[in-house]
Formats: sequence, C-alpha cells, structure tokens
Amino acid sequence: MLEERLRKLEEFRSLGVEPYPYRYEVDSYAAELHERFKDVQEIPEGKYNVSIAGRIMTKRDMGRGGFAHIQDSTGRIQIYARQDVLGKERYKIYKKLDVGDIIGVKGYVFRTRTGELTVLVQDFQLLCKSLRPLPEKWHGLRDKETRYRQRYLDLIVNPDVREVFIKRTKIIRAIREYLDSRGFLEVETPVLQPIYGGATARPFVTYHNALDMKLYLRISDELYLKRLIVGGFDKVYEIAKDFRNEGMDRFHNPEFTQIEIYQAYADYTDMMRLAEDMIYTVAMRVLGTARITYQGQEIDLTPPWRRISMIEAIEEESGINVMEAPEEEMLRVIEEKGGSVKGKPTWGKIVAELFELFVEPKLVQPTFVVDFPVDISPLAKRKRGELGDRLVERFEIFIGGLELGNAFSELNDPLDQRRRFEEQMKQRELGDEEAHVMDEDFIRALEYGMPPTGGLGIGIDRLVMLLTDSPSIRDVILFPQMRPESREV
RNA sequence: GCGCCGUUAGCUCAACUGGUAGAGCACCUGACUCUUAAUCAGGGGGUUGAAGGUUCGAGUCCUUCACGGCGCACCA
Repeated sequence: MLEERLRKLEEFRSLGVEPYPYRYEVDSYAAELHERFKDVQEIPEGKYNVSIAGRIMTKRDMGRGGFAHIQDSTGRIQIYARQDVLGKERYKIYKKLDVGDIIGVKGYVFRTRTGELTVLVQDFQLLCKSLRPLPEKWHGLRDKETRYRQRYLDLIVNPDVREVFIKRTKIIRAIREYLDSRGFLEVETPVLQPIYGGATARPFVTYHNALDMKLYLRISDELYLKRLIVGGFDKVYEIAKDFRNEGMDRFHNPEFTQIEIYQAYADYTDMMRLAEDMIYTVAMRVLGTARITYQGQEIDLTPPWRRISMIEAIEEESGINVMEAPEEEMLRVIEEKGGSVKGKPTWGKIVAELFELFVEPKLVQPTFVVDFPVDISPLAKRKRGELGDRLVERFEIFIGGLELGNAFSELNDPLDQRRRFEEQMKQRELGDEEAHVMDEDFIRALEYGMPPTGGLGIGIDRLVMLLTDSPSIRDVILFPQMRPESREV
C-alpha cells in the first residue's frame, strides 16, 4: 500500500506536480460556507468564488467528473471536478489524487441537484501527498490503542474527538476569564523543585548536571503559591501540569493538569462558594446548561451544592461513630468490606478509608465533603472549636463519582506547620513513602506571616471528563501516557 | 502487582467440535459528466501480536512473553 503511494509520489513529480509545496492562500472554511448559504437555495453559478484547503476524506470519480469531500479545521465540504472545466491534463492529475491527500481548491459555490453545497473546482493544487491510507470511512478508527497512540489519526477520522478537545480549551479559557475578572493573578511557579510538596504522592526524580543535584518534577504547586500569598499577592492561581509517579487508570495519568487558587483573608467556606460558582459559570459558558449527564447519571451543577461532614456521612452510611468507635473495631469493618489501610493505621487513615468504602460510591450530585482528620491533612488549618485537635477545615468536591477538587483553610501557624511536617516525617520513617517531606523555607515564609488564606485545587482533566461525558482521563488528554509500542510501526 | 477479556489484510470484522485464512471498505486496471457507503467488470494484498509446545495437521488447544481495555489493589 505504501509502495503504491510512493510510486504515485514519483509519478506526480515526473508530471511536474510538486507533492510538498510551501503555502496556499485560503479564504474560506467549510463551516463558514455552510453557515453562509444555509438559507440560500438558489446560488447563482460562478458568482461566489472561494479558495479552500483540506484533506480529501471521500472520493467518487466518474468518467469525466467526480465528487469528493474535503475536510478542513471546521468541517467538511463537497467539491466537484469536471474534465471540461479543468482540461484533460489537469483532470488526469486530479483523478490520481488519493483519499488522505491535502489539496487546495479554487472555484465557485453551487448546489447540486440533491441540494448539497459544493465547490466547483476551477483550479486545484496538491498541497501534501499522503503516503498512508486512512482508516475506513464507514466504521472509522475504533481500536483504542491506536487512537491514543496515533491521536493525529483519531483526530482526522473521529470528529467527536476534536469536539472534546475544543471543549477542553474552552473550559480552561472560561476558568481564566472567571478568575481574571475577579482580580486573580495568574502566575507561574517551578516545575523542577529541589523539595517536592503540597500533596502526598511519589515524585519523578531528575538530575541537574551543572548544579550537581537531584530535582523533582512537581507533584503540586501549593507551597510556592502560598509563598506568593506571604509576598503580598492576595489572589493568585496557576494552571499547572503536575507529575505523580504512581499507577495509571481511568482517573489517573502520570502528568495531569491541576488549577490551584489561593485567596487571602478567605477560609474554606469562601472557597466552597468560589468552587461551585466557578464550575457552574464554566458549564453555563461552555455547555449553555448546568444540567449535565455523566455516564448515564443526571447531574445538576446549580449552586448551592450539598455539604456533608465526613464524620456524619460515615455514620449515616455505616452506623459507625468514628469519634468514639475503637480503632480495632473500625479496622475490622474495613477488612470485612475488603478495604485496607497502608503503613501504620492512624485514626485519620482509618476514617478516610471508611469514607471511601461507605460514602464515596454514593456521591453523584455535586457534594462538598467537609472536615477531614488532621493527620492526613498536614497543610490545612485546624477546625475552629473543640474538634480542632482531630479535624481540619478541609473539603473535597465529588461529582458523578469523580473526585474533582480539594481545598482548605490554609495552615498559617508556622509552629503548628513544623509539628505537622515532623509528624509526616515520622510516617515516612514508618514506611509511608507518600508522606510529606519537610520544607524549611516554606516554614520560614510562614514565620514572616501569611494572612488567613483559602486554597482550592481542581483537577482540570477530571472536570473536562465530567463536562464532556468522557469515561476515561485518556479521552481528555491529547497524548496520554502509554507503554512503548512493541510492534513495528 | 492480581483477575477477566482482547490482539487475524492499511481499517472494520468473519472463520462450528483442530482440517486449503475470508468479506466489506481502502488499493491497482478498465467503463462511466450531479455522485454521496456512487455503480459495474477484473486484479493484487496475510509469518493470524512474539516465542515455544501438543498434534499427521494449530487462527483455533497448552505454556511463557509483549501491548491494550475493563475491574481490583495502589493512588487523589
């Protein structure tokens, strides 16, 4: 097949047709033309001249004329080439074009007998010879492996995929507009970090030759953004690629995009209002509705969202009062349910596990789960009131079974922050590889003083999954991580 | 890491209990000036993911490996 096309390539050259020219003047696009003529039934022939370019997707040649569809970045439009218009020689060359080739066409718009908007080819130019056949026009490209590995092919052949990624861009743009219009400053912080932090996860490690030191790809930008709050930027955000050296599945890609937002003088209740309003606004802007369907589940994103305390939710679903139940008993329940707690089972880890087992699967409508155990939240401020010895002011966002975001009233007491880090270091020594590491400079920053601050992180990929009804994170990342191909290309 | 399923022509898929690997699209040649899954006639195309085993004979059965999907585990 490839040889056949290489033969054609040489044939074009010998006919004086350059198979890879340099530029082409385009003045019209498929979608634009369909829009412009949608109400015009009788189009006077020869009046509307256009120059279009795109990839040949279908081709129906007849003796001295032929139809084809070409696809540009906006859609498809039919073209009609005739020998009596092009002349015998040019038409001969036209007939040699393959599905997959990219061409430029100059001609006029008309309607065929069946009413399809079509460009009559008065002149055409080969813009790029394609050497590999496209997947079949009817069934398209179904094989997920090929679709992820050769996303370019997926994009050529499956129009829905293009739509998903256009939506992804619109979602991110809408978030920027939302935050920018409210006085937030978009910033950039290091991807290469000497000390990684801001989350509990294993990092990717790299090495800087000139500095002769290990560097880590960030697992979060949290600690840098809070340094900026110390520095006097009151409202900042960053849309950051983060990297976590962990397993991959439908919800996890080793590199993923997260937005983190910090607002001085705010607490986690402010961040709840911000989160629900922002996501609602983005949905309205991008989808035109707040009522969405995710994997068959009807979801209404209209604020206010339900708020439940983690402790109460566990009691409702399991009957366990985690504030009083003995740890051994809770561990027994976890085991019965098929769960497990890794490392040394602390109270917080047990509570989090019970939550995952009993509550998480039931969260379909947008829900803020609030107030987490302190020992699994080393960067969050203690809950005000008498529960502050065990709980922090933290919430997570669950929508449609997806864990979408994480937020807290940020811990700004440098002495408490040091104790929390020290506690994490102990966990690390006990075998918890994901425990947070000490960051002396961050504590130093807090010692200068950070105003009370609310922080919020939202997984952009998962938000895009939700708003595009995509079952897998790989469907919303253009080039998802894959093992190297074993077979020959 | 564990379990289940998958991998056959460029693409989408067939091939009963083990018995000559096939179709449609794509491709090549020819016919055809409003087709649109164009049509009609003819033609080429395969180390059945890889390696090994059982058998007279393996796409099919067994083992190992690779890649992928889903679930679980791990993990936000």
